[in-house]
Amino acid sequence: MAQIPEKPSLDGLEQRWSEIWEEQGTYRFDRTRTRAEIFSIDTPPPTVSGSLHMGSAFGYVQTDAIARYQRMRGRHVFYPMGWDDNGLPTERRVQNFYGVRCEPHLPYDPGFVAPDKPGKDVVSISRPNFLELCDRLVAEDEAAFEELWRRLGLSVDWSLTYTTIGPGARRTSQRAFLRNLARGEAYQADAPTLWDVDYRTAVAQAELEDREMPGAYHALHFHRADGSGDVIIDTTRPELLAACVAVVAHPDDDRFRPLFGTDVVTPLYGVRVPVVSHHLADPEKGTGIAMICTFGDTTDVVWWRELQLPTRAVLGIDGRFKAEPPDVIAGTGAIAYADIAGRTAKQAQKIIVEQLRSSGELDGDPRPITHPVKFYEKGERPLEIVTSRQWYLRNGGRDLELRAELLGLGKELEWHPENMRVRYESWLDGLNSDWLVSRQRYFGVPFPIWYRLDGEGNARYGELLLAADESLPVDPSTDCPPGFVEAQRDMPGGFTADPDVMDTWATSSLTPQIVTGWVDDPDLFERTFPMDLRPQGPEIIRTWLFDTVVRARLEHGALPWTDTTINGWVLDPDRKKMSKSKGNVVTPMPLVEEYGADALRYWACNGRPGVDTAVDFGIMKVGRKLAIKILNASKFVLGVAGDAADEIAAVSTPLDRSMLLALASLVDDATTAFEGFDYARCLEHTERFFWSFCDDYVELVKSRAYGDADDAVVKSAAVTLRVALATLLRLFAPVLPYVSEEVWSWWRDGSIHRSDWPSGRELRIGGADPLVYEVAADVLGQVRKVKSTMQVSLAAPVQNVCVIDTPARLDALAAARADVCDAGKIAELDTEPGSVASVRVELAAPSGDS
RNA sequence: GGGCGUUUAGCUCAGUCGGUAGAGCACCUGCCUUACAAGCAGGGGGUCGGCGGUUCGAGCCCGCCAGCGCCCACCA
Repeated sequence: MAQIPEKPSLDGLEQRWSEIWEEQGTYRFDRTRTRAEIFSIDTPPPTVSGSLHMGSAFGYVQTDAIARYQRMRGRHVFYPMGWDDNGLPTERRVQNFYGVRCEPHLPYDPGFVAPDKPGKDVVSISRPNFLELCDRLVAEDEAAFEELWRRLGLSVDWSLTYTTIGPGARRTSQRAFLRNLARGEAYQADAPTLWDVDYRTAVAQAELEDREMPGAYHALHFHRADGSGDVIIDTTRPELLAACVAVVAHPDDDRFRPLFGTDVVTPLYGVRVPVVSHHLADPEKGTGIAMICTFGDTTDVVWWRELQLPTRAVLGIDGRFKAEPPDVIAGTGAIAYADIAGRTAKQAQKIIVEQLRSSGELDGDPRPITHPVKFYEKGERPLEIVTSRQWYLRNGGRDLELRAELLGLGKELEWHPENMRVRYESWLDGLNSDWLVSRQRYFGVPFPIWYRLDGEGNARYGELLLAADESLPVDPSTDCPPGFVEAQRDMPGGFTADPDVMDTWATSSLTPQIVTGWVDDPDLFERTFPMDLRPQGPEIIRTWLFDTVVRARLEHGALPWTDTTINGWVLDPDRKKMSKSKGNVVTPMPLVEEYGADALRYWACNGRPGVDTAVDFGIMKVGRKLAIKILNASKFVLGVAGDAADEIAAVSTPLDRSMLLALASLVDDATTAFEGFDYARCLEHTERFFWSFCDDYVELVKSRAYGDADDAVVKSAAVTLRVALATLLRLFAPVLPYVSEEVWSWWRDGSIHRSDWPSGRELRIGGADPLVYEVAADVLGQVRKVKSTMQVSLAAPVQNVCVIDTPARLDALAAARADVCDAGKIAELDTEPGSVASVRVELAAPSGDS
């Protein structure tokens, strides 16, 4: 047994216990266990290139409390930690941190030294050099995250870390992709895709967000081909006029019905385009007739596809107008187009408006409006739609049968809180395309694919050259396809690498397979998959959660886990959403320094499951006070209760038994709460009980406990105090791992975090009466109230107390009579049966001297 | 436009069978009491967002409305 400190303190606990936990492998996973004995958690790999913020601490602490509970319940917790370093956020961070840009055509420079800080000019570097910088920076970021996680006491097995760009993740991603391809679940298509003109990459539906943007309706004069007049068409994007391939109205719209099947002529360019009908055309919008461009928005794509219209693309992948207009534009039209060639959409719009004004084909002035515009969630300019060759993965976006199955899996999954399921369902409901998984970026998992080149050096996209399974992971830009040699790269008759990398979610959606060893550890896989729990944030249900279900359905035909907990969002102290641009981001480490890890955890676990929670220093302060109280109360209990053995049979007095009965109810309630992943309820109820335990029970038995240890009633108090302390500490342990471990170490061997979760049954002793503790505490409270009102010390003696109450309560009081009198310094205690409960307190006369 | 959630004390929030409104913080008044003054005891403070309904009885169940937050959506 360790020494109980004279003056217990929280200082240094975190340092000391993290080291001991690490040394002793307290949270080490035992992989010899069977699936039924294991609780496996698919922890979110945090985006390491982002800053550490309170959100990074909030959800992870809640999950850790659940992990700790499961561990104490006897489950062998499989709790790995990953780092999401793959993808655009890292690329951006590297670009900004070093002031570099990746230029894939440049050769590798082995002597390249990265600048310490960005120079005046952006330095262009090769893809391999760029990737080296990515690797270097994420290593630093990962170290910072690990430090915070360890400090916060996350009970992960640090020997089981992974990164989403690491070899295991690359191998898993590539293998899964090749298997998707073999089963026809992955395919490539040359089709219009949403495109970010700054990052020059395709983006998926899941990465879109609408932003309310100013715009304007421009009323354009289209001319009837038969010369019978003009048709006015409203558009917010007049600059795309050159890409117009038709105009469209609703089939039932009588205003335009006569025009269907005829042609109109576009302003400025004089191009004849047909008037077509489609049910998506909204008679209420604009003038009721719209121009269809390839492509102004996603509705254009639908019209283009369903009405089989020609393609007249005008925007390049850089978001600028192409040098040459579509073929149908010639003569004066081509001259007009020359003014916008090479311009951005914004610049071109101004020019077009001037041109339309001069030609008299603009009806009135543009009318400003605000309207939702699609953006890449990390992007700065509106998305354009560009036709390009991309890889897709089937996700139910265009396959009703698969969609129904995914819906079924969503219903099968246990959601906590339950109502989060609707987000999954409404996302699935709104899916309108398969998952675009290729990105024209660099720091990601490459597709393990090459293409045959024909005699003229053109890629034959139908002739895929696939990497062999055992060769994974491969980088097709440096590795050769089976049967080829490097000299044949990009040579006629040879091969060329697929240049793209996978969407970061294409890797993240495989975290269950990555951590459980699907590719190269079948033994581990069998013991841990399907997993038990996916904890995550609400904002990535449509990406991470949904995609993971899709991949598991495609690969295993089953859910990847049985349960998911969706944590709430962290708001800043003023209850605003935290964001870097608002400058209101709070970082956790200084708060850990100030209040302690347990206090920060207390704050996080005070937030109800799934409920948005504001950063609240007051709550952290309360958590710190609680931790200190636990130290002090434990010091007292262990000091006064000596070395009493924990024989519950020695608990003999009615008050002790009554308190243990109440404690048993608490344990049952806490257990039920945790079984439902409700750490907050367990904490709240345990905390409430603990304070009353300190204020009432401890005060009631204090003087008895100081007595002769051989006396049966003294021993009863000692044993009860110890049993209750041991129970309460274990209920606190999932939330307050440091202080509970510290106190545990004063009198117990082994880690509290490896001890058994308490059971209510053991605390129920036959014949215990719940009223005894209740009435004793009530009477003591009444006595205190009088002393407080009279402004005398609580130590002041009381001459007489008369309690009037029901016979049952008076009986209960009688059973605790001695303790109540001792605690209240009461000389005489009288009782009187009565229907109206009251307590009369008569203080002893002052002794005269002070 | 559709949906989910939320609204309870000055603040942050509990309130799980429908049965006399709770906690912490803050504020006020006391108290050095042999674990803890980083403590303890006590006190004031609420038309439970609004309206209507069901019920002997509604913070809780039902309907409508409003504010706030979020999710989804093919708005030229």
